[in-house]
Amino acid sequence: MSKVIPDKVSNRLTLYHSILTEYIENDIEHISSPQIAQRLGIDDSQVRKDFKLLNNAGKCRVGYLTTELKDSIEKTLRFTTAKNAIIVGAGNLGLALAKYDSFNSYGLNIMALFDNDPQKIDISVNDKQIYHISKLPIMVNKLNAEIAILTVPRPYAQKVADFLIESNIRYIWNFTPAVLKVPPHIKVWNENLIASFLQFTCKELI
Amino acid sequence: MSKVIPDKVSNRLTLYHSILTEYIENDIEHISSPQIAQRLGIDDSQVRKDFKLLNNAGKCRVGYLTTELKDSIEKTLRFTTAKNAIIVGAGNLGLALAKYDSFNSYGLNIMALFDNDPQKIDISVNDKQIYHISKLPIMVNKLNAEIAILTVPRPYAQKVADFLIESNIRYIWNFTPAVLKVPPHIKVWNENLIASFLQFTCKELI
DNA sequence: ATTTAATCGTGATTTTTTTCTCTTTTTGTT
DNA sequence: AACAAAAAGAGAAAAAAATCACGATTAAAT
Repeated sequence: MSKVIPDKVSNRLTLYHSILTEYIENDIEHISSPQIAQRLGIDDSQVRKDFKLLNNAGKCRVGYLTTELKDSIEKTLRFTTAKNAIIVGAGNLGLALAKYDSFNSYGLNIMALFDNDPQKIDISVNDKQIYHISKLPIMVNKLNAEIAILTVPRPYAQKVADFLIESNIRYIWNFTPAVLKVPPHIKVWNENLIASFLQFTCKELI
Repeated sequence: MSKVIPDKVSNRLTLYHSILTEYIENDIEHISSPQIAQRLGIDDSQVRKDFKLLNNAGKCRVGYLTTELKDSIEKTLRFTTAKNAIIVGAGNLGLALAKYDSFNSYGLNIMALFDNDPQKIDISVNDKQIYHISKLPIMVNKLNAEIAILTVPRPYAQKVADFLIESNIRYIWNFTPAVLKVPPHIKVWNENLIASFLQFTCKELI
């Protein structure tokens, strides 16, 4: 049996995961769907439906086992599968992401950074070296990196993306505001901070 | 006539906005719904439906006026309404966000940062001062800040959030992985980088 | 002037997602 | 042992979102 997990579901799964982590830290063994639902402001049957998707059975009157559920989410979302990534653009955001160690716990290994500024080359950030962008094709292959985290200024975004695709990168996590043109076999995820911000503050009327 | 804009729509609107910016930079006066749709891999009628929501009419055989459409999106998403924000947690991410000037173009003004580390106090980052967290209630009032960008380490997240709410912050843009407990009149937006990452790389099967 | 093709606008349809409702199970209480 | 309460599970219903389909319009081509 195999099913695709919709975006909405995997988004909720990570929120459940965070709540579970908190419960486990406090040595609470069980959690119920209404508890989670109330915390997130959603319907409790929604929570149960999501857990059903994980094939994770709960117990009536008791709820779900926190540790079991957490493992289940981690397995489903592949926390344990290592995924190698590079950061392209060693500016403020790129460097901040390079220093963000929590990524490791979710299977994301940042291997190196790339930039075109000669002043930044060969510096190490959080044990990750910054290389000149021209080294990209060799290094992607050497580091076995599938994912590129794109944090260059907007005007360079498309050109760098093209170069990444040439260099055999398969996933682009796009932190630039540019909407990239890519062939169908390349997956792009737009991390649009501006969009998030506007969505959240402009829940108003037209 | 007034309508709430669904999240999905405002998310697409920002993507349209980015494409429009690119067209305008290249002095292209018109854009058609199939052009946009193809770029984003969505249906063209979807694009037209979204523009309908903006009350922005297109012209058959020609498309939409790029500048008009861009203005329309900016008006709808309130790019021009100034919104004052503070960053709480002057770590890597907090500092990177403080240095990210593009926020201004979308009406987000970052006024100051807060941290509990005495070593960081009174330093300026991108013309924004870092204050001790104890100054928060006074400064929120003084700066007329409604929005808090939360970038503290996870274990402090809930306590700081409680303090923010006491200090009359109304919106919390939560960059921590914690799922915050807040009263109903406080709006939280979880910027879950991990969730994004997992959604995008784990589009696979259970 | 007529034809052709591109595109808008929109109602209908389909698909997806969420919520509702009801039954069953289980645990604690009387 | 019977009962009450809490929660899971599952199917039905409702709501939301996306897609389809097609007529109307218009610019360019013949």
